[in-house]
Amino acid sequence: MTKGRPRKFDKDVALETAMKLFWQHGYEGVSIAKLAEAMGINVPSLYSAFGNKEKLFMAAFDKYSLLGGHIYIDSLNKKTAREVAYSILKGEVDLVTNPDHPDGCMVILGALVTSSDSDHIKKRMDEMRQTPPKWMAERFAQAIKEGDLSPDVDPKSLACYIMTLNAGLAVQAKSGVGKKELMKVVDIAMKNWPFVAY
Amino acid sequence: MTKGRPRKFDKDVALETAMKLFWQHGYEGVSIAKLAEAMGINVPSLYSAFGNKEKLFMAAFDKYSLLGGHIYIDSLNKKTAREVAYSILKGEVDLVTNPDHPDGCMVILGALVTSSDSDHIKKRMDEMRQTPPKWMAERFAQAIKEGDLSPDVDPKSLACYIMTLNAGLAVQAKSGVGKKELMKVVDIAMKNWPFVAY
DNA sequence: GTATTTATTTAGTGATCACTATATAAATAC
DNA sequence: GTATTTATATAGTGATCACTAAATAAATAC
Repeated sequence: MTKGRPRKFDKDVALETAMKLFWQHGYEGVSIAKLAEAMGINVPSLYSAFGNKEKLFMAAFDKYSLLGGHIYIDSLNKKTAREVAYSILKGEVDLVTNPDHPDGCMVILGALVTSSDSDHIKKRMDEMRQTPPKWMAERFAQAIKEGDLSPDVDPKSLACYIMTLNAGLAVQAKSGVGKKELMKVVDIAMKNWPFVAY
Repeated sequence: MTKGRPRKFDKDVALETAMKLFWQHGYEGVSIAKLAEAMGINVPSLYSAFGNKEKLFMAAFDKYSLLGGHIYIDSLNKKTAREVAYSILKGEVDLVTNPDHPDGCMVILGALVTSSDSDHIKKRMDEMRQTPPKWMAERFAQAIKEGDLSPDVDPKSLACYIMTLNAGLAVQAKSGVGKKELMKVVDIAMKNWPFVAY
């Protein structure tokens, strides 16, 4: 064991609790006092372990990214652009309606609408959200080369379209729309995937 | 003039200011003090004129509804389901990227992610958001009867799909995505409107 | 053993939260 | 004129915000 008094709580379990609270209520919607209480620790222990609220949020964000990132890791190497799109949309529905977690998506909704005080964090999250569409655009450009996506399609715009659906699915789930209905939405989006090269 | 000292400020102009602040920062993201300052009045005058924060928000919501509702009023009587869908999506893009107002949609994002204290308002907004898809579902059911929409399509699911795109467009605009890109997203969604009865 | 290090607990900081008590100012009713 | 009514401005309420100072407890280093 290292020098000094050992920590009485499991830092990773506490972070999981914080992540879920930020996920449900957003950055500004949950206070340090409530976070500490839910984590089962005193406020100074929270600051000792995680620095401050912003750093705790970013640590929770990193933990969340492992969940959200898997959607893209699992999907981008599918054989066709169509399968990639379907896998991402289905993965998003599974994530935002999973009853083991709060509804919705922490990256999309965790700091989207904030007071001026948190403008800095909102902008950081805005930037984070730009990575998945970049990955998708690259994958769709490759699909055009490989012939399973029409060269008439702008890969960036198609990626933006999928991201727009993802964001919408997160909002709908947060509003109380269930998994069944959202899968029907995905089915409609995929019904006539209109971008195959005939 | 009515009895009593007359109000020194224009209530409707003040409400417009409040609406824009709630639009930008959400219900919990702007304080009474900041609202009053922006409205150019003292805090007790705000309470005298509007009751409390929740009532002010709902009054601002009513004002916003005139803007957001026009999208559907203007669109639902288009000739075909395809035109209805395109008009709604284009109207949403115009609204959420209009530089005269804050980005995004107040009904969708104004109280979507909140602290537990505002759960009551979140749920009221969740309910408000159910009206447009009901209108759309009725219109799409009519389109099936009229033969410009395939009877294989579930009108409710199609309406949910359009609402999901609308919500996504609001999130994207709030994230900083511009009108040009979002219109491309709408173009992709409409490119092969897949539901005509052949 | 003593010194050092780190986490704990208790109790607080000033700032801001939504909201209001009180007194005064400005209009009409008569 | 006086009485009534409503809006105003000043100043403040207790509660909560993110955050911390200070003392103590529990580990290792030697």
